[in-house]
Amino acid sequence: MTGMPKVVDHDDRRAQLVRAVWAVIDRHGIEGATVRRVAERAGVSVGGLRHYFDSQHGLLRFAAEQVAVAAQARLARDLEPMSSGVVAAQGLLEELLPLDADRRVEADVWLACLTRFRLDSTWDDLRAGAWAGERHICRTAVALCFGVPAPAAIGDPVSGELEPLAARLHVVVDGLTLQGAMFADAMPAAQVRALLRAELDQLVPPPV
Amino acid sequence: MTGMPKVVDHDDRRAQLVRAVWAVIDRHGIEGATVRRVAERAGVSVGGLRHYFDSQHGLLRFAAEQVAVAAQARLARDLEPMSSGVVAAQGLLEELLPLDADRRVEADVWLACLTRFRLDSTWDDLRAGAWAGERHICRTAVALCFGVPAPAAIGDPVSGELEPLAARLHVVVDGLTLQGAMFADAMPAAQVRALLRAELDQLVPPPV
DNA sequence: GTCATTACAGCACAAGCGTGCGGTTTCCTA
DNA sequence: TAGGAAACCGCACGCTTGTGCTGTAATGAC
Repeated sequence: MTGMPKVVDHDDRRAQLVRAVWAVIDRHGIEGATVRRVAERAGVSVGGLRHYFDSQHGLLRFAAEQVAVAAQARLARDLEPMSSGVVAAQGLLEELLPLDADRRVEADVWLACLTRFRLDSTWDDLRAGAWAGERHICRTAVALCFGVPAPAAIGDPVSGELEPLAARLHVVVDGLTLQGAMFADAMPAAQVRALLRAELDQLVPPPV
Repeated sequence: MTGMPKVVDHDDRRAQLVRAVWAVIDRHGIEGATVRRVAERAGVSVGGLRHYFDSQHGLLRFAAEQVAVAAQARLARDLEPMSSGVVAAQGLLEELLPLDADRRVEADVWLACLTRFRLDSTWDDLRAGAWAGERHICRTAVALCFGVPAPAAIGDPVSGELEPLAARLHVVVDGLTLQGAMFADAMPAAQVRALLRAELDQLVPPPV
């Protein structure tokens, strides 16, 4: 092998630069996420930024993908204890909701990219994948509530009559995301949590 | 009174130009809604457009406001027959959802403006007004379902224990709007309608 | 030490943007 | 029929944008 310069991991650096993208979108919106501003926020030059992302489109694309990666990492951590019940389902779904600063930024970035690249067909796979992944989480949450086995892979439905409940929960989660992100004054984190809890409580069969 | 030229109603012309804004946002997104493109779509010059809107910001602002105006016009028309029940509530709420081409454009424009001007404090009143108006519609829908008197003014809660149902319905409506607008493939109009209907059916007390 | 290779800097360029502004057409009033 | 205001045009300006490109510093292999 030939000579290798600078001891910098390429992927780590990209992930680090994406944090700058998130910060800029959080403060200046997606239309303010220019290559210059991102480079300035990251402490590098535009040329330095371009060394890791050959286009602004690729930069924003990767920034959006990393939102999904971050959420999946949290979800996997939550799923590890293998607990069940409404509380476990609530904990799972809360990872997707803008309940603290970090998750609010992620929701803002995701919603911004979703609207900005709404007509871009090169985002179709990411859009579809995110939707399917979110649906999978909702199915898993419903399964946790009812104590039935969770779906094995993304795309698999939950057992029997529980599938409509997952679809409905999916709508509620998206509604809470939108309202929590866009109308934080009228819909603070505590109320988002309360509404999700009410939804899950209503899901399980009444104790008669 | 002095001389008056051209027989053109100022407000009508503004509303007409806003249609061009909607069409451009529908086809090119909010970042593609440049004054030049809107002017071209409307068949006027940039100077002619600027005669009615002295800034792009004011143009987009008015375009967003007209979305609310259009929705309110439809809602007032639906509310006139003074019917009640789940079907009436469904008809009311469907006016807010992207179920056909017109309403889909309105939802896209609204969501685009919502994310674009998320950090713009001059949009606070419009944001808050739209949220309160939507909540009012949800309260009215709940009142229709239960046969109780609808709230008189925006901001008034519905009677007694029905208020949480309105908040929950509001979340569902926003979730359906987001999914219907952004994930039209996975969430076609028929399914949006079905999910709304299921939500309203579950709202009313079970017939034992 | 030498050198290939990578990391990064920063200028240059064309394109597109919002907007200011002076000119032209049009039509009602007096 | 003259006058004047409104409707509309379109050029020009300054600015920002994404991106191509060349130059420079740094590092590890040989």
